[in-house]
Amino acid sequence: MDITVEASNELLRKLGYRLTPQRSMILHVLTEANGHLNIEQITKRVQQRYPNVSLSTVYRTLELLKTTGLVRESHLPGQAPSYETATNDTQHHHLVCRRCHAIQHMDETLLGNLHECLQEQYHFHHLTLDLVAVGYCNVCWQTIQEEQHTSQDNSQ
Amino acid sequence: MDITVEASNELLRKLGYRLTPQRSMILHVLTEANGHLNIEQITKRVQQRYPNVSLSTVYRTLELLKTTGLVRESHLPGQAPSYETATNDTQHHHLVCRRCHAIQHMDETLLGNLHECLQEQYHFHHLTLDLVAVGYCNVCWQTIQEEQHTSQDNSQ
DNA sequence: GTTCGTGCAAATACTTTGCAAGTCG
DNA sequence: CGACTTGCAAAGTATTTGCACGAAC
Repeated sequence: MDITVEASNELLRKLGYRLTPQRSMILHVLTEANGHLNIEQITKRVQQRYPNVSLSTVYRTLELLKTTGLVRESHLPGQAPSYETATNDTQHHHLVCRRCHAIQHMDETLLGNLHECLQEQYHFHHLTLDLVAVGYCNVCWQTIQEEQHTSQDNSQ
Repeated sequence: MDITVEASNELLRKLGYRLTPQRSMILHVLTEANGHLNIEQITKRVQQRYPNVSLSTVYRTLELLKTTGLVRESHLPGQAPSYETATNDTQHHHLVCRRCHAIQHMDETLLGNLHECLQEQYHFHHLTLDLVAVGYCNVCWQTIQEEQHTSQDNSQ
């Protein structure tokens, strides 16, 4: 897995950015986590190795990594923005319950060849997709139905 | 179009929430805008009619409308979070350039029957989808290619 | 009349910035 | 060495909260 960190390091340099321990460490943490981490989590993990890496560096680095396409950012309802490496081939897309905020990953294959279609049709390059489906999970849905009945009963 | 505001008003009440002028006005503004508005824009428009509606009310109301599913929130890179009514049948999904932040709407039909698949497969109700595709637009892509050549030239 | 919602101001959280000192290439 | 990065502290934004008053049902 460190191969990808090194590849990323290379890419950073190619793009004319310097390779600093902080940047490399942040990439490492994200790669290792293999999932979404928020700013706070990233900072904590980085500081275990380099205790005085500052929050602003984490912000600045994530900004940089976002614009180079090395990391992606996602916003799930009820959650702080989170980050993961763009190369992670783990599941990215989520269903979130509007009410209890339960999160479920979704089957990537449902998207079909959307990715390729978009690249071709709109001439965008290095696309990464982020799909968030918000709705009521089954449990909350039942609860809501019941509450509605209750309030109707009360009003009669 | 006010039909939808009234329908929303009804729904709010059914769910046991009170119907206040502020809430109704915010729904009205969102319905009329027929597109994404951020908190600041919403507040300004609401205040044209009711000058002393407070920012906190706008925050609180949007929170409420989100959890009832009447409005959806989206986060585009480089933009403040924005809101629109969930019933708007306008285009929701976006391609964003990682570099210049240009935004392009995408053809909904590319998604196929994803919506239905998700509802069936995961038993979620009242789903709304929010897809963000981030990549480099053609213009920025060319620019980046050139920059890379330049830096390679320099290093030789 | 009660309960819920609002406005205001203050508190909190989040993110960005200026600048001197340090580091990468 | 020179340009780019960082850490720190401070500034700037954004969002949330407590509470007394007012409004909806």
